[in-house]
Amino acid sequence: MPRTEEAAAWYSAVYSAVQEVPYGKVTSYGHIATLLGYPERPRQVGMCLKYLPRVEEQPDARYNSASVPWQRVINAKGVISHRGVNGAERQQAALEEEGVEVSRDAMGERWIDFDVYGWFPRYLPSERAERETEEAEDGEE
DNA sequence: ACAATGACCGCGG
DNA sequence: ACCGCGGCCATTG
Repeated sequence: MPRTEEAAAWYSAVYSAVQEVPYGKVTSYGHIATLLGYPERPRQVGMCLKYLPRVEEQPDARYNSASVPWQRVINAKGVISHRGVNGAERQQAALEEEGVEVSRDAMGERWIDFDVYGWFPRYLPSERAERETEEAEDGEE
């Protein structure tokens, strides 16, 4: 459990943001951090997920491995980060369960082919404005 | 109390 | 294209 109020608030913010990643879609730690207004904290996003309680241990917790789709968060390179024993392997299984295709590269890394802004339909206000402008321009041509 | 350690990332060289 | 480095901060040793 987080020690300070601030930390607790951060954990909740991260968990609730991750809950918005749609089924079958994938996003990155950095994108979650950016959405929350702290683009320099992707690492802390990973930390929150690391400490996400498992549903077996805390079935009634607001945030646990069943209510928060932790498996939909990967790193900015598009690769499932390794951790612990079989961590990446379990994440791959969870993703494949929902139809996400996971490949292996020459180094054995588990990567997912995703389009940086195609996977998660939520943007920072500034990004949203840019996209809408671009789309409007495309429409005029 | 202090130092090391991460489910990370973008920028330079 | 491939490191290395600094920023980040709760947790752990």
